[in-house]
Amino acid sequence: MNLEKRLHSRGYRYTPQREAVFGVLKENEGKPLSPEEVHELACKRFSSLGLTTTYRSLELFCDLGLATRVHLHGDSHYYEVNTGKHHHHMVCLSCGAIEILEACLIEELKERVRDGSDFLVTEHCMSLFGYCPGCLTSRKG
Amino acid sequence: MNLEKRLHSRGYRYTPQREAVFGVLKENEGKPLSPEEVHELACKRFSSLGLTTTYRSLELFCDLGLATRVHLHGDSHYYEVNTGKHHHHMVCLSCGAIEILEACLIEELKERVRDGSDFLVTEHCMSLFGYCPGCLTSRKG
DNA sequence: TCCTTATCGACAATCATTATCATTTAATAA
DNA sequence: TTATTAAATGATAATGATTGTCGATAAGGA
Repeated sequence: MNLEKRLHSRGYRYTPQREAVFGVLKENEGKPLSPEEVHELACKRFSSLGLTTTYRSLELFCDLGLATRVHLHGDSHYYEVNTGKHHHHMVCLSCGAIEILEACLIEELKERVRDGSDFLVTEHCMSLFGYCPGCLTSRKG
Repeated sequence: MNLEKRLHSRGYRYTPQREAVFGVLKENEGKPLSPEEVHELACKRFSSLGLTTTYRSLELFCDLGLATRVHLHGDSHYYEVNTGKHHHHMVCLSCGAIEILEACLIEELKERVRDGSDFLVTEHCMSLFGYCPGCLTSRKG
């Protein structure tokens, strides 16, 4: 999980911009960030970082398997460092908080698909929406 | 499921534009369409239909419960007539074909969430991606 | 039929993202 | 260490989907 080696092994250059972007992802493991958010945070590590470079770095990291794209309802993309542990997300419709959901029933679903169709499933995305404990509590009060 | 009554009951007007947009959705039950696609098809029913009106009608139908928003990987929104029958989608990464997936494990997932978190799940979206039977066959040949 | 106002359509504005391109710089070889 | 070269960067323009604006139109009740 060394950025420099991972980049070089695929013929890419190791730059402070990429280091900054990747550092932000690592520091926010489990928290999906938009390119805008990543850019803002990464600028603290490399102040002249351009937004374009942020977009490009995030896509590159996904191609290298270092990050994953997270698909939520919103119109923006989200990214997360790839820990190798598959998970989904629960998004609070009230405050926007995002909780990680370790449970995944994709294998069970694949079985059902196999029974009912010849479709070959290679990827999936799933998000749950509702209300986080904090918002539920403050509603009552 | 009568558009005119449904609109009037909520204080909205029944217009040929809305009739055209809704007609397209009904005619394509089970097939998620982008606003662009809906517009193109609906223009055959009402030639001067504006794209803006198409967008507005689709959102209105969702609010009225006549249509549902479908969330796929893509950057565009998709809409489908609401038949009341909950389902998900399988999208072919090769040709873009969309198959309906009747199976849904949301109840099982909710149970697991209840065990591990106090999050209240009210909505969810899920899409599977892979290769449809047609594309799998042509790959072999 | 007439009025009121919701709705419409054309167009401008916005927002996220991508393409362009001149400049900078990482990495390699001398 | 320095020179070289192509990859990478960042400013800016372009794009594409969606939303806002506003004068014109027409649905539906009086």
